[in-house]
Amino acid sequence: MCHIVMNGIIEEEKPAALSPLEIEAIEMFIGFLKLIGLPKSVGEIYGLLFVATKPLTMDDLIGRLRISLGAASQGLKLLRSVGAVKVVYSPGERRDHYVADLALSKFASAFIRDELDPRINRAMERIARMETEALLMDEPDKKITFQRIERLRHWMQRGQKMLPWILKFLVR
Amino acid sequence: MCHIVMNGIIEEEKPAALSPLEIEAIEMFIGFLKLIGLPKSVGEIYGLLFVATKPLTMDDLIGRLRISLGAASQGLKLLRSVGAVKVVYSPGERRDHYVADLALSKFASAFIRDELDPRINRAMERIARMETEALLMDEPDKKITFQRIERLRHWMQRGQKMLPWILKFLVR
DNA sequence: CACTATCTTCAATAAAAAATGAAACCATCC
DNA sequence: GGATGGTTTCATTTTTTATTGAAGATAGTG
Repeated sequence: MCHIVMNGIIEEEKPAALSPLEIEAIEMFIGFLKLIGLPKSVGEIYGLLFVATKPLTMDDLIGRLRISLGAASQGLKLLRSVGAVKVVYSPGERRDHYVADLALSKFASAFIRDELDPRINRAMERIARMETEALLMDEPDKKITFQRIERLRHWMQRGQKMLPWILKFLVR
Repeated sequence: MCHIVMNGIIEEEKPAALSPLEIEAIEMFIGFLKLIGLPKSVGEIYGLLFVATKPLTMDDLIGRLRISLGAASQGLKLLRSVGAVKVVYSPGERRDHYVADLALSKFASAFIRDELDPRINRAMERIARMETEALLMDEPDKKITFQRIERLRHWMQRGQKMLPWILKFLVR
């Protein structure tokens, strides 16, 4: 952390208030990332990094966004795990510096990989179990139920087909 | 509500416990609908209706899922608004009877219409404001910032292009 | 190696979201 | 019109989720 001398006393430098541009970016990412289940603090961090023209340290984030140490650390961890934030090496500097990876597709593909895909797989197992259960039913419900299960399976397959396509479209 | 006589006293009929098949369906829909931000109770209601071979009343849902009156009413309201649940008329019956609309695309299109689309539009406005803000900046940050804003716009446009396509794919 | 700056973790707290149920509302029947 | 069965609404409570910050771990430094 840098210092400035004032009145002969050493004080912590007050972090610059967020500019209107930064606020727009932050609000925007809070909204989009909340949509895929990410907490506000993660949106704040990514939003600020997205419009930052220089790498920022965790202290910068804590000071300017006024979030806690824990939130900053955890948010960065998540963003790194998703590939949306990178650590850049600053020679001579001890602390890590972070920059945003500008490829927003990172979020979409992480969402698909971490949330959608596993859920579809579990659903497929469920569907199999549901079918063995349905065997025990009596007509006419049995028939109706099989039709519905079949429909579920159909949707899941459609999803599985579609996801790689979406990914390809996004990443390119 | 039906009644049964027991010990000479009129009692409420105990609702049938959920079958394994019903539980699978319910858990499955809880998971998927939570993914698009819908509460558990909505997933429960839709899940049970999806595998129900007969229209169910609100009382049925309350009794079998053990949810409150309010949750049932609000959940059904939401599901109706999305087109995922229909009211069917039962002659002679006073209370409403509900069935699931089996087209799961209803959820996806509602999500796109209610969450994604408006958010993209607001983002476009933000982007415009960000650009006017960026005009005030000094080089070299100015240039970098314009590039980033341009990239944001690019992604939003890509999203706007993609959504109708996804919708078409889903609805068919 | 001892020291210090930095980062991570996690139990406790705060904030946000969902569920509850009583009261208000509505429609139908007699 | 009044009574009754059914539904919606909404203030309160409960549950879930996110944030905080101090303690612990880690790594660079002299």
